Parts: sequence; structure tokens; C-alpha cells
Amino acid sequence: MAKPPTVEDVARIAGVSRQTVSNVLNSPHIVRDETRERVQQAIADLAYRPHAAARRLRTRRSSTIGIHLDPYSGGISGVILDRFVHALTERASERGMRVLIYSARTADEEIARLGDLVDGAEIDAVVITGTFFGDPRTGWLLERDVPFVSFGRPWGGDDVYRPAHTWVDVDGAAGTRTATRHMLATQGARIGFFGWPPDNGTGDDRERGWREAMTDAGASGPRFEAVDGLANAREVMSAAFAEPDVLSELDALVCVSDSHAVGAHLAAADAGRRHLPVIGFDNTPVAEALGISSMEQSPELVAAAVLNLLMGTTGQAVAPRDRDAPPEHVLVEPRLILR
Amino acid sequence: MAKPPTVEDVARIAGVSRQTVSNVLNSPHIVRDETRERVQQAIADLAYRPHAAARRLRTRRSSTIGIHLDPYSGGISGVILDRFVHALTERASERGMRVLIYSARTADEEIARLGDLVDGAEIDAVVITGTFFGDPRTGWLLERDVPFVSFGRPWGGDDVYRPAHTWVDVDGAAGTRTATRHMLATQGARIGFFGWPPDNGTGDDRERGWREAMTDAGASGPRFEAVDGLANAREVMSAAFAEPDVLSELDALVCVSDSHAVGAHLAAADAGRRHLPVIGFDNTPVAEALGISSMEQSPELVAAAVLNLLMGTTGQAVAPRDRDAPPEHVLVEPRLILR
DNA sequence: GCGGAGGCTTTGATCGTTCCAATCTTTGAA
DNA sequence: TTCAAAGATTGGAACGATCAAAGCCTCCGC
Repeated sequence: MAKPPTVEDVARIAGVSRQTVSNVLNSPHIVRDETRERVQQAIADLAYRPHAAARRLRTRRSSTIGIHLDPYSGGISGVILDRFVHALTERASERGMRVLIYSARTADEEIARLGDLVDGAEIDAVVITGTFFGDPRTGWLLERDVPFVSFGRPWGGDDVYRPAHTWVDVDGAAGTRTATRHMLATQGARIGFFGWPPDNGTGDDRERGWREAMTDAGASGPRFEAVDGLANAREVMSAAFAEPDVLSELDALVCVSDSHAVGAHLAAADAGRRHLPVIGFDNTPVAEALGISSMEQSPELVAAAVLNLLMGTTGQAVAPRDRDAPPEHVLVEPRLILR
Repeated sequence: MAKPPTVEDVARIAGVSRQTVSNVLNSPHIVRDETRERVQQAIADLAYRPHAAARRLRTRRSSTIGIHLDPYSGGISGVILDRFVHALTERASERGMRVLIYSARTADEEIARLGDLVDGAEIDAVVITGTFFGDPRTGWLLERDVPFVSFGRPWGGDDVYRPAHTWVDVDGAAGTRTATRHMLATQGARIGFFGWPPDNGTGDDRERGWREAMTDAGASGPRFEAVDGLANAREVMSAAFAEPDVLSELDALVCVSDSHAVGAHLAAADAGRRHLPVIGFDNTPVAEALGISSMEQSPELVAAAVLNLLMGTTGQAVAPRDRDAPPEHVLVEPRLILR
């Protein structure tokens, strides 16, 4: 196979110099129209493509974003992350950015991996997901001045004492509020909530939305809880429905996740009520398949927001973080998918 | 922030030359022990990391594998691919390789994207997934001499006339054969099959395993079919079970996918048989959650096989394809997960 | 003591692109 | 016609690593 063409070759064919070719590629507006067209013709004729490594070496930019691929958890909601990664890849591609994935089992291992990627200049920015209380990653990234955005808000801890970092998250409370209001308007006043055990940031946030909507409406309803997992959720609700009147006095159920919703749905069916109205969270394929309503997180919107924060709304490169500007954040409002 | 150290800096600190440092990194065995240790000490002191772009430019190797991220299909079985991507990332990382993801909506768009990545020397090899009849990607890759492996066997078409490419796939027939034998041994002789409509390569392959196992045992059972999708599978089986004796004369059901299995399970429960033995395929979280047995594809094994084919069993770099050697392939045997 | 061989180390060149500073061309006005 | 200013183009240098070939030791054996 012939050696691939370089800028030099293009320049020779077009009868101009290297720099002119470079200008056509990087700042087309400063080149005279007639010249630019000739160069572009030569590029097309030769099927020239810039050598990414050479460009990276010179510009010290890799045009690549790193993202951690969470270990397969076995849970249903991994789908959200997959959709997010997918959307991020598409949007990034539109802006001339690549997405590099890496894996790590623990936060410390992730930091080591990031060290390689950042110091080796393989990535310009990072998107971290699944932030948790006392997460060491954010501090490390801030300290090293690596541009990053987290999908998931910072939870307490370090972030109280230093300006929080830039993040994007889904507005869980707004989601359950919407879901609860819809149930109040269509099903009755006795709307229950089926959540995770307390002291789970995301779970508490979603529960708050239900509580607020109920208070606003002067209504009340029971609260149930179960750790994640469809089978577990089903058992918990089966046990609850075995108590007298629990099921019959429930107009509808707002759930913290789709597995909770599916579990409750199945438990209700087992208990003889085939169509207890439930609303899940995450709009996973299972909910879709079973015809269960759910709050759609729109990972696509999250991905777009993440890129806007990293690159600006129109930028083609990662913007350096302004140390004085307060970190920004975006809350994406989920929307109700009725089935 | 200080400028990151280069080989030159390391060499100066260690009192040796650039090349010696490079040797310590790339061929440690040719450097005298005492010298090597001194250099490694200097590397540690300076926290030196090789600049990836510079290395790529010189060696003309990117140590990166590209993989297409399929659009979110809404189906349950996207999980397999996600687990595969994850496993590939881990294994690749162990061998010093990176994984770059790209997206495209159509095969032609994918080829265009691959053109960018390959000509820009951003990737050394490609893993393609979801091969289909008349897939234009394989021909393009072969023609351009890009090392690649497909997850999924080649289906007819071009590949009859030219040596098939290298691929890894799951042995569907072996899986359903195992499942069917297990059912024959434990449930009875009347084992049904619930598949996709014919002329779907994967589906036909899986059906063959059931048929063979049944013939071997001198048994027979009904065949049902439905296009993919849990809701649809459930409807189809509900209709089938409405016929007299269909459900009662069925000992067990081997299914082409987990959504089929879940659909059949729910339909049987609707029809009054809560525990019809079914075995799905893919071992998705839903099957796990509902306590339904399934054939586990082990995407981890597939990922390992893919890397072996690309890099050799011990290699640290993508091995150039030998045009004369016949393309290899690996069939991974799925294993039964009983619940 | 000398020559040679083997093995580690050194130096210069190179990969393909963009930055920099200087030069050349064009345009418009005096 | 000439000059100045603005704009476009040019060639040299640099990014940081590895390759290739030459150089320098050290250690043997004669």
C-alpha cells in the first residue's frame, strides 16, 4: 500500500505551501477563496487525512474525552449509562471529538488509570459517572486541573469546603413530582411511594418530589422501601399487599426505579389486581415491554449538556477551566412516558 | 503547572542517554541491571510518562482498537454487547491497548467513520459487531487491509467467494442443544421451541440445536415463533395457550432469547401454569430477576478470543494480518445458568 | 600487549503537523 | 508612479518519542 499523503503532498499538488494547506484545514476564513478551493480539490484528489498523532503532538490536544465504563452491575438501570455513553459519542463526534473508554474496578484504580491517560496526553477531558459520598476522584481531578464534568451531582463531603465542580444530573425530585401530580389528577388522592432505603442521595431526592407534590395537594399515602433488584421489590410488595386493605386503599404507586415498578406491578397482579397504576423511573426496555409508565431521563440531553459545559455551546475544543469562574451545573428535567 | 518531563529529562537525571531510557521502557532486557534500576528510579522520581502522541507518530502504531457502539435498540439483549465492550476494555487494558468507540447509524456511515479513524492512524484494528447478510463493512476492511475481527460469524454473500474473515461467535446450536438435553433429562420428552421467524441466521442456528437434541432423543415437541420483543412474545404464547391441550401437553420450552422466555413465562402464568419450565438465551438481568434459567453467552470469553485473534495469545501489539494464512475463527460455547 | 568480538551507550535523523517570524503580493490612496 | 498598510504565503523550527548506525568499553584469548 502506498504511503499515505501528507500536507506536503497536498501542498505540492495544489501549488501552495504547507502552511496554506494547514490554514485551509484550521482557519479556512483567512485563505483566499480561489486558493482554498484549489487546496480542497487537492485534498479530495489525494484522499488526504491529517495524521492524528502528529497533530496531537504539535497542538498538545488530543481531541479525546475519556469516560469510565462502569462494571456490569447486573441491574436493570445500566441501560441509562449505556444510552448516555452512546449519545455522548454521537454528540462528541459532531464536534470533532473522540471518546475513549477505560475500565477500573475501584475509584483508586480509576485514578491510576486516569493518571496514565492524562499524563500521556491521551485525553483532554474526563466525564465521570456514579459520583458518591466522599468520592476521591473529583478532588484529584480538581487538583490536577483536568477539565471534567460529572454525570451525577456531588454528594456532601469535600465539596462543602471547596467550590463544587461542574456537573450535570437528572432532576429526580422534579420527575417524581410530575409523576405524582399526574397520578393525583387521574387516579385519586392515595398515591404511594416505593423507594430505596433512606440516606441514598438519589433516592431521597426522588422521594422528596413525591412528598412535596402530596403535601401541595393535601394528600397522603403510604411509603414502601426495598433495596434494588426486581425480585426483591416483588417480594417486599407481595408481603405488603398481604396485609388487609393495603392494596385496596392504594390508588397508584410512584416508584424510585423501573425494577421497583415492575416488582410492584407483578406483586399487585399476584395479589389479584392486574392493573395497579405504577410509574417507574428510567424508562428501561422492561418497563416498555410490560407497558409500564416511566420517567424518561433523556440521556441524550445529559450528554449534550456535558459537552456544552466542557466545550462551550459552540466550541470545537475543550475549553480550559477558568479557575475563578464558579463551576456551573445543569439539571435535566425528566419527562413522563405514559403507557 | 510545570512542563511534564520528557525522556531527555529522565536521561539527564539518571545520567544516561535518551535511547537508554527508551530501551528501559521498550526492551528492558538489553539494559544492564544496575543501569535499568537507576533509570527506573529517575522515572519514578520525575513521575515521567511517555507522551502517547509522540510515540504514535514515531512507531506508527496507536495501540488503540476501535469499536462501534450500536445505537440503542430498545431491546433487552443490548446487554450482551455492553458486557462485551466492557470485557474488551478490561482485557485490552491489560495488554496496553486502548478502546475508542465511535457511532454511526448505517453501515455506510460506519465505513466513512472508519475511514477517518484508520487513515488518521487513530486505531490499529477494529472490532465489528452485528454482522449481517451482505455486510459491506467486511469487504471494505479486507480491501484496506485493516486488521479486524467480527463478533458474529459472516452470513453468506461475499464470503463464499473470498476467504472468510476472522471472527468470533457464540455457538448458538450448542447452547440450545445443552438446554434441550437438560430439559429432556429433567422435565419430560415434550420440549417445545420458541424462536424467531425463519431465515434469521442466529435464530436458525439456535433452532437447529433444539431439533438435533430432540431427534437424538427420539422425542418431538411443538415450535412457536414471534418477532423480538417481550410484549409480542407474550401475546403470541397467550394465543397459543388458549388452544386446548397446548399448555398441558408441554413439559418445557427452550427459547431463542430471554424476551421470548419471559414472554412465555408470563403467558403461562396468565394461563394458570405458574411454573412452566423455560430456558432463555443471553442471561439478561430480567431473566435473572424473574428467576428464569438462561444460556449465558460469556461475553468475557468472546472478548478474550477477539484479542487473541488480533494480537496473538501473548502479543502486546496488533499483529499484521498474514494474507496467506487462512482466517481463523472461534466458537464460544454458552453455558447453562439454572434458576 | 594487542586484536577482536560482543554488548551497552551515544548521537543524529525522522515521523507529520502547526507555530512563528519574515517575506511577498495586492490594494488603495496620495 | 510610488508608498504604505493589510493580507496572504513561505520556510524554518519544534513537539517527544523511537530507529539506525556509529562509538566506546570491557573482557577474552593468543
